[in-house]
Amino acid sequence: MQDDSARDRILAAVRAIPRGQVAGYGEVARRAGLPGRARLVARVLAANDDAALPWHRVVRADGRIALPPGSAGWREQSRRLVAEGVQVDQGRVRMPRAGGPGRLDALLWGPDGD
DNA sequence: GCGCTGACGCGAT
DNA sequence: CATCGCGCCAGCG
Repeated sequence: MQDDSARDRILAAVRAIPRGQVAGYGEVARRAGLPGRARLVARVLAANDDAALPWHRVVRADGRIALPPGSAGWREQSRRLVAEGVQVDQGRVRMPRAGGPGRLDALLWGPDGD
């Protein structure tokens, strides 16, 4: 039951990320109704073939790109994020808001007030 | 059926 | 702030 359904929910959660914003794997999983399945999200993104899927908006909880630094996917993701206006430095996304104290539940950042 | 690996997360050092 | 280690889930040899 959590085969195609879960995958579809994850994809939907990823597509729900507004342009210019990024979300963590764990956050996406939680939004998909699959708390703790962050790795499943990664697996789904790795297997997804939808070019329209904004997979590049999904990063690690610390704001770092999950893909191996230097790899094609890594460069592609960072390039896409920058193209959308997201500040990326050395493969890590700048956190303009969630950097504050006790703001770990957000895990959703944006270039402006969202 | 077992153990390793990985596009993860979080607390501890 | 950078690393390390442990826990969790799913795919593969």
